[in-house]
Amino acid sequence: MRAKDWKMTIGMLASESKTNAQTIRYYEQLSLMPEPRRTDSNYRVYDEQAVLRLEFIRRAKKIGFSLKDIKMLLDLAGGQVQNCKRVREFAESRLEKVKSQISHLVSMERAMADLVRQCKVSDKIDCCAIIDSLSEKY
Amino acid sequence: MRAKDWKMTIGMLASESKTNAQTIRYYEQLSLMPEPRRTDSNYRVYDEQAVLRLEFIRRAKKIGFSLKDIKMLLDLAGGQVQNCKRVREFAESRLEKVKSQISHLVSMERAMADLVRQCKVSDKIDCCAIIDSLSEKY
DNA sequence: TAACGCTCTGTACTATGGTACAGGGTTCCA
DNA sequence: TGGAACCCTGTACCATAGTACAGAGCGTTA
Repeated sequence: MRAKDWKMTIGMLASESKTNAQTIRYYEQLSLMPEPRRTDSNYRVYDEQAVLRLEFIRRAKKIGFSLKDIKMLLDLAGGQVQNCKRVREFAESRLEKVKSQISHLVSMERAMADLVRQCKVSDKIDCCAIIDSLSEKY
Repeated sequence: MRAKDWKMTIGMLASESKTNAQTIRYYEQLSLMPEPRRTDSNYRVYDEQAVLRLEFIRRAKKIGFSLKDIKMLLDLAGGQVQNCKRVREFAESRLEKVKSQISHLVSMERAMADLVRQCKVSDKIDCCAIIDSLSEKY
């Protein structure tokens, strides 16, 4: 597998990195992946760096960064000086965003759980506490 | 305001319910709102029921139901017999979905917080613990 | 040399919840 | 009667993260 590291077509990179070839082209379009060299016949040519880059993307995605976030991180990482402070501030701001998403979902969870609880208390047959509750003015 | 309940144009309904007129047409397209009567000149005509329906939708949306969910609820609510059991089961399944979204976000939160913490521990100037961490194989 | 599989570009499509705009018709008020 | 303000339909657009497909060219192998 790793024997052909020097030259890889997009299909080889795809199977190497377990990423769809279409997706790799899509990442290139978003400037997440750099524009690769081309053969005379215009085929993309990749090396080991491309695999590492895709692994970076995969890990960052798993942690919850958006593709736009990841582009930002890669740009910060690729600069002359790795500006640690800015990377950290950026990560902190994303962390805040995730936290606020959680608290929003938690309040939705409570409201839904209330609804279901009401329904269990008044276990009517021909009229529904959930529907009633959503129909009421408050 | 409430004097003109009998006949409302879409614009009146929009201001009455604080919903964009375009959005009301969009809801009609999704069958969230029933097709209203029309004037001779093809204008939509609404009554008080439409306001109540939009309020139902607004409340359900706030609680975290998707438009598709809300259509389901309205269909269940509008049936001959209000099938309380099915409504409750449906609400319970949505609740489970919200809970799993929360746990997913919480694990992302942890991973991000770890990243930020690492960065604070090793407060290097010329290389970044976050970038390193995302670049590492694990 | 022919067939098969890979690659290229560009475009359209998926879901979600709308918003915006074009190009027409209608209603109201002075 | 004229213009402003409203309404109609249909279409395109926003973000997100891709996937799918058409129609072409390229590369390998029998």
